[in-house]
Amino acid sequence: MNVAAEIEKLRDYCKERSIPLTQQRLEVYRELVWSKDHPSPEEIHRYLREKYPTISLATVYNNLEALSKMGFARKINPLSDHARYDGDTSSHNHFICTSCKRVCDIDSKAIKGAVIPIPDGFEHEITGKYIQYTGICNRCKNNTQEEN
Amino acid sequence: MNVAAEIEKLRDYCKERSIPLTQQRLEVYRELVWSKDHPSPEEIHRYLREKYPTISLATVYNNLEALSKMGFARKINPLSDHARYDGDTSSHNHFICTSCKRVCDIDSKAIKGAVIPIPDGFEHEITGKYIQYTGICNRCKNNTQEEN
DNA sequence: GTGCATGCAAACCGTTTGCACAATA
DNA sequence: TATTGTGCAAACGGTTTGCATGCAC
Repeated sequence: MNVAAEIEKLRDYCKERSIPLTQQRLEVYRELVWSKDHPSPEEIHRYLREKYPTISLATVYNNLEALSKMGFARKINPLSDHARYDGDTSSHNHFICTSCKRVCDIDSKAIKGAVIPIPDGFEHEITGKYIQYTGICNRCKNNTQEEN
Repeated sequence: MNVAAEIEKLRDYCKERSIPLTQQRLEVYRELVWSKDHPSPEEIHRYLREKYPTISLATVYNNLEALSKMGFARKINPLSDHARYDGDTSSHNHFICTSCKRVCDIDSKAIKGAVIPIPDGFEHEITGKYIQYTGICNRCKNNTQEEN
């Protein structure tokens, strides 16, 4: 990804909507785009501290959240707050509600002709694979509608 | 899943290998198989406390880890310890090393003909989907071999 | 009896919160 | 100037650890 171009997109996005764009938010985004290794908030904070010694960890968290809401970042692991276990070790896929973190099994039979391919010539040893679906479950959707 | 049958499998597995099978481990497993909603360690602990008031949360953690190693449980979210963000919001898949938690992008082009299907008549609204591969990265594999 | 599991409590560490101050449009 | 973001520090909560005791083989 072209870092400068991505940053311009963010600038334009904020300008169009009159959303304030602070130096810190910009730098969090720059670090996120530049580093291709899917960093954690703490890692981003550690890197940024070298250039901006006063930047706060809370600011990094805030901005990652804000960037995600604007569609400029994505949280890879919606279930990052709790470990979750499954007693069914057979192959099946999961749906995760990004609001309440509910996990539902998706029976493979419901996915017509789903054959998950293994990437060609991938450098690391793959031992597991599954499709992770995310979205909003019915309960959360109804609750949101009631609020509005 | 047939709870009783699964428990017998665990019993047999331990007996064959002369692995002690404690009451607590059995109950953790029973709870895990019985509850189909992918519980967190805390939830399992909360349920078990009703029947076994002295059971410790640490024991639940230990046993979930032990059951996973024996292949009787699976941790759904290998990245449960840290949040992880991606600056690339375009559609692409991930490989996660279960040892060092490293995340690598997998270019969709490397996955021949990968079309991720949407399940038929699924009850919740799906907004995202991707394939999550797990395994051991080269670095971790080499380290493990050196240890042996 | 031996070795591993358990229970308890404290420590650990990633994340969130509250509030006074600063920066942005 | 009005509004939103920032930095700091304390609180929070899930997870891990250390150690004496207990249990399964």
